Amino acid sequence: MNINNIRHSLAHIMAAAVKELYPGVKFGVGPAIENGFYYDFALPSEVPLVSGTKKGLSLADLPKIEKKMKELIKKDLKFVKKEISKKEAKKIFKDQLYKLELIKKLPGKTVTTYQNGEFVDLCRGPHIKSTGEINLQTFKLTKTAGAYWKGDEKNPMLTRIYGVAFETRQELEKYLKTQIEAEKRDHRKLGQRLELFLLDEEIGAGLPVWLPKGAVIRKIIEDELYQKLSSQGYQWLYTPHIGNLNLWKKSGHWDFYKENLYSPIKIDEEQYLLKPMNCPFHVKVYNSKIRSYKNLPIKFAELGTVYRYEKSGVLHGLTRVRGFTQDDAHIICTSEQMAKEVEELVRYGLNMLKDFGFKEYNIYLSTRPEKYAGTLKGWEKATKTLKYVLGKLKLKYKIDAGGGVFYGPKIDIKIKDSLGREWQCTTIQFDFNLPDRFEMKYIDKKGKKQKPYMIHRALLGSLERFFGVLIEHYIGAFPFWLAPEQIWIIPVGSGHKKYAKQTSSQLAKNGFRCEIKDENETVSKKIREGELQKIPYILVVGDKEMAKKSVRVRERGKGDIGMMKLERFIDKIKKEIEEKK
RNA sequence: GCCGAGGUAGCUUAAUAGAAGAGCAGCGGUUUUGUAAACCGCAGGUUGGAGGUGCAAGUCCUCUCCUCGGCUCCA
Repeated sequence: MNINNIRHSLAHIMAAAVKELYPGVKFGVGPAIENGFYYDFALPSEVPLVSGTKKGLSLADLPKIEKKMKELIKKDLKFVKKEISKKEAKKIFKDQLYKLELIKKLPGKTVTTYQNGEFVDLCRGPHIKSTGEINLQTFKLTKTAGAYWKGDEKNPMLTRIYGVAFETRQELEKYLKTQIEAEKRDHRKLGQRLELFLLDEEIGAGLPVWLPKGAVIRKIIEDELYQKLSSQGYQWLYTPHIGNLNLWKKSGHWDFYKENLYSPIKIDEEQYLLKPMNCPFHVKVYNSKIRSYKNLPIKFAELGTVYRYEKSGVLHGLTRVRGFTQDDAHIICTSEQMAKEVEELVRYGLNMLKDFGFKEYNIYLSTRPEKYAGTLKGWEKATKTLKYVLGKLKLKYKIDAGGGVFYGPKIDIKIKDSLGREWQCTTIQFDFNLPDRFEMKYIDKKGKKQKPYMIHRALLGSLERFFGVLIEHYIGAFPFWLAPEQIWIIPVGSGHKKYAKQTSSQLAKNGFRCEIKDENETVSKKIREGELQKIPYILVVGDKEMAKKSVRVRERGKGDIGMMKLERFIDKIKKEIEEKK
């Protein structure tokens, strides 16, 4: 039994149930999807809904529908396939405007329908033989959503009901359990509990603030980037947060992304724009003097904070915000240098992700969209280069046909959050637009002016987004080298405070982040607190430790691992820093 | 932006339209603690905001802001 057939059949059964409950409902489409199925409906405005809303169903309406579905399944209704002429189909679906639209667009002269019970649907199939094949315990309606007809926001919005379905009851239970587990690692909850970042209504939507502990991690990430990129020939830049609107008109961003830009600010008689990206500044730096082929490739890097207007409904914790900092860089090179540079970028991007513990990701290659800047020949060459590099590195990737940005093809590396949603981190993009618009040049061997190639790239993407995914990846239990508070020292009694202080300064001298917990609380209480705060090491010091210049070590996830000399403990953790464990 | 669901103290939450209450955290004491919550006390609220209906609003209505689940979008 094919699970997709079951899921697809459940979509039909759900549609049949909805039709019985709300006569006059109009149907969109209802496919099987990962883990389940959905169906889109347009409900007649006069139907009484549990939710009391006029347009769409809400969660409160689902139990009723699920119950009706189970009744239909128990009737063991057969799925009957029929091939009919389009003319006939138009008659059957005369009240179904969306189905009529589908019939019109389908190729050929005939279409197929599936009937189970009294419900007939336009459908290519395949389906299960009969509803009786479905185990009542293996599916569940999970959520409602608004969804535009055909996914186009200009079209009317339909009500979508999602369900999950599996072959066995155990699988369904397992799935529901993992969802609950996933919620526990949600970076928004952990970010609050571990005091990593703050989102505040009064500050503004989508404008996260890094709290002290989050800021420690950010600084470590920034230092890591700074050090590594500097050693690879990158030069660092700092550029302003606003720039003359004319700059953005020239770059094309004003025309292309107006909807996502904040309104210009009037300063004296000029208009200034909050920067949505750093590129034009970097181009201006490049153009600030004459460049020779001998100096290429030139690599400019910046941790640039940018602001983009995102629609209110899309904001999401740290992963989708309105103000964020990109680990941005631009590589300006000759055509011959392209392949080598891209290869280095992909290699380095993956290494960086590995350092942060990400082993699972998906790579996408996005090709030319309909509307594009630059020449066809340039696009072909650049796309070929990207493919060549991915092939050479033996990386699996998916092609996102036409998914490139208007100014060039790109490679994206996406990592997953706790709920399996993918977030773009590394992106490597060709740009045929800015070199043109800003007339970038270099002098070649023969003393002639040439137009260079330009590559944009971000390895982590946005620091905010990366941090959000990082929190979920580690469930807040950051590896030792990243943990904002690495070590807690708990003196057993007040007589041990002095020794705790000595121990602490010894650790601090070696560069470790260490706190003495000498508040008026029990040892147990402090240990509990340390566990909840996911502190990598908790050291308890009392008479025994003092006498032997030792510490009693409690390791996160392992518990008490025994007493050891302080020097030995320091050696141990120094090694962990080196290994980025 | 659109379709739904929400917003009560720093956090987690209780309260048929009829006296806004608790636990944790915080603060003050007592206790000097040996591996996941010592004890006593104190303080903490314009129930997101504005307007409306009612004798009476956390609770009902309208608007608005923010958050959440989706859709569209994401340079």
